[in-house]
Amino acid sequence: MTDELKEDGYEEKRIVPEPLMRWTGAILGRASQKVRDSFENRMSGSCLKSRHYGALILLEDGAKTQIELGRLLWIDRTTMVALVDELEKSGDVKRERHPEDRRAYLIQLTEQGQVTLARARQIADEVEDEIFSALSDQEREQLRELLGRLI
Amino acid sequence: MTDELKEDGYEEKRIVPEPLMRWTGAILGRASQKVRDSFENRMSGSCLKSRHYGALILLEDGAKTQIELGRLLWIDRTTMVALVDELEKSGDVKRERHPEDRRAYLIQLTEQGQVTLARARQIADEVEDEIFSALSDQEREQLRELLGRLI
DNA sequence: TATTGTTATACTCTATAACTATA
DNA sequence: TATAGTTATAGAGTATAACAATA
Repeated sequence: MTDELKEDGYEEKRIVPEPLMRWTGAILGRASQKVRDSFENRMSGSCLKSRHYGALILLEDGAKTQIELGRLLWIDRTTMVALVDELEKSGDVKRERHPEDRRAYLIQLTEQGQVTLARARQIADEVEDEIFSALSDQEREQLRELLGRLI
Repeated sequence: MTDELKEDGYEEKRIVPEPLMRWTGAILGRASQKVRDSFENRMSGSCLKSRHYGALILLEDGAKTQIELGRLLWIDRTTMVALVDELEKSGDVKRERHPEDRRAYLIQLTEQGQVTLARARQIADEVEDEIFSALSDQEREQLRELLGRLI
């Protein structure tokens, strides 16, 4: 039940029943789930999940150790290993030794990774515009502001 | 890395780095994750996870089959089995044969389930007030309205 | 033929514990 | 002693396939 399209193509309506609408956390969770599902559905062609995409965005800012990356992505260091493995395998990222700390790696975006990121960002922007088309630009900005204060 | 409190009690700051703030889906996902974590953290005393709580809320409205319940909770029917098993084991719910469809069960809230629900709702309301204390009542209502349009 | 509930199974995501090599 | 990265492992959560009983 990960998305609206079932195997035979009929559209499964995902509603939030009225008794749950009084529970703000439930609305938030369901909106988040729907947005994430739509996003990953449309990004599936590029083999990137949202976590990979997030990592690429952060690395564009400059090379980072796995621990730093994990802290920014809310991902445990043991989980980061596989994530970086995958990005390295696809050639979007490379591990380099940290010049000042021989325990650590610096994860760097490769040239190919920059291309992947640019392409992914284009798709992601399209998807976001689609998902948030129910809101005006002003409302979307308002939503971001309100959510930002919850974190 | 499920919550802000680490084993030794120091508080892990969960921030959203600026490059990710431009990605609305990321903000939404992180807000949702934080709210869910806080909620389940505080509800852990009552042994209810958010899905159980959601089920009890829906059953207050009247008995439902597992399929109906699953459709309202966005939970697959194979996953519903264990969820109902747990609620039945704790005595909050009972399976009764559907009078008009001998394939189906009707899941009913027991008297004890009503007590559990009332107690859980009290805690949940407190938790929500705490979580959303960064927003005024009006802003919180606005957030619900905006999120509702995304679903 | 289709649907409800069920089981077995597998896959993803994530965290804990323990290790190594450094600091 | 503490930290970065790693592995093994185990626990959630969820989905697919197949089945029995019933519609």
